[in-house]
Parts: sequence; structure tokens; C-alpha cells
Amino acid sequence: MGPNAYAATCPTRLVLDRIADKWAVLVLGLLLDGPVRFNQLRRTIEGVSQKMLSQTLKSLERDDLVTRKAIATVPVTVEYSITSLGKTLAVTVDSLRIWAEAHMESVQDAQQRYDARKAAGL
Amino acid sequence: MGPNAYAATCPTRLVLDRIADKWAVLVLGLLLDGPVRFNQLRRTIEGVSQKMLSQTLKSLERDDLVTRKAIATVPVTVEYSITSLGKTLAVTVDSLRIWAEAHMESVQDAQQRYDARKAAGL
DNA sequence: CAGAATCCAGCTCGATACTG
DNA sequence: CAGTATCGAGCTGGATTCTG
Repeated sequence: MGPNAYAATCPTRLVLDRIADKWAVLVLGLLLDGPVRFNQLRRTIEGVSQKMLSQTLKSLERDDLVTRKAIATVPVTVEYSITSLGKTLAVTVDSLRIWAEAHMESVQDAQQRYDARKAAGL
Repeated sequence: MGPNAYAATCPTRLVLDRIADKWAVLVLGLLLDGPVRFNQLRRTIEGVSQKMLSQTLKSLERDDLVTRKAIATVPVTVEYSITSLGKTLAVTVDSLRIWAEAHMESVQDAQQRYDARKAAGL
């Protein structure tokens, strides 16, 4: 890494900021299976508020990770799809899922040991 | 993915929560080159407050991603090292860095186009 | 040197109400 | 159905001060 690798503008920081948004990751994962409508997403993703979902979709669209298609029915329906760019990100994030499934148990064990040590008065 | 894949307890969410902390990622990356002392980290990582660094190191240690070693000099010096578990995570996060370097320019272009469209009155 | 503790400004996010 | 607008509680994180 170069001397400015720890500056706020490095590309890695920008992706991390993006996937730091858990709703964004969940939306991308869901859309891998095909287009989904707004309220359908809302119902599927446990715990999203309508505000957060709306916000998340807007910024995913801004990043060209997701496309929005309004269909002129009455009332209007809106369909969200993942883009090819979005797919490449979703695939990459999947490597984190794999790491998690392989190692998160170790991490949680470590946390318990740490907490137990602290509780024992250090 | 199973029916509960979108619940808050899935392992993927836990890793994402971890690497959502930008300081944690930067610390892990730095420690790949070898052990570093507290204030050395503080000086190298542009923009960390002492509070955040301290907090980050503590939780990285709790997760067994980093180890802390106090050396009884006067005044005391403390050395942080990455663990083997930490290395596996750092390597995985690197795939995100690669994605970022390959695609973040497209994303930023998309953002500009999106903003321009909005500024043009939609 | 390596922190812990306190205080507080700012942002996030959920809840609620309203719209085309 | 698919959102927008507004308000307020709560958490986050910087600045500052103090310690072994």
C-alpha cells in the first residue's frame, strides 16, 4: 500500500461504506434471484423500516448496483432488479459470507473467553 | 439461502458489522506488516481519535483478531499483533479491495450521471 | 506511553402521518 | 402500491481532561 492508503478517499473505504449498510447487502442478495417489488422486499427483509428500504434502494440505484422500473398499472407497481455491476459485488461479498461461516464460531468463542476473563476480575 | 437468511443473527451480518468499522479494517491491514505500538498506529492511521483506536483495538482483541502484549518498560509500551485468524479475515477483505479498484470508478461515474439527471429536474 | 472518563454536538433511524 | 415529510429519542464519535 502507498503512503495514502489510510486516507478516507481510498476505494476500499468506499466499498466498505457501501456494504456497511446491512440493508444494502440483503437487498442485493435477494435481487440475485430476480426482480422484486418494493413492498415485497419490505415483507421479505425482516426488520427494515420503509424509510430505510426506500433510502437504501435509492442509493443502490445511484451506484448503478440496482435498477428501478416503474410499471404504469393502477396503482403503480415498481420493480427492482440487480445490475451486472451489482452482481459482481454480490459475488464478492459472498466471500465474506464464506469466511463468516468458517470462522464466526471461533470469533464468538473468543468473545466469550474474553468476557469471562474480564468478569473474573481481569 | 434459508428462510432466516435475512434475520439479524446470520453470520454474514456479524462479519459485516465488524468490517463496517473502518478503523478495524485499517488496523488489520497495518498489522499484516508486523507488530505495531499504540501511538505508532495512532500516528499512521490518518484521522483516528485515541478513543476510537482504543475502542477498536479492544474489540479486535476480544474477537481474537489481534493480540495485545504489554512490555514492562518505563513508561510501559504495548505492542499489537495480528493473529492467524485475523490474517484470514484481512486476506478476505482484500477481495473487496480488489473489487473496489476494479469497479469503484464505474460506481462514481454512475453517481455523477444520477446526480446530473436529478439536477436537470429529473 | 497507553490509555480511561466525561461531556456533548451531530447524525441515524424508527414511528407516524400524509400523497399520487 | 410506493413512496415523501417531519419529529424526536438514542447512539456515535470528537474534544478535552486526567492517570498509572
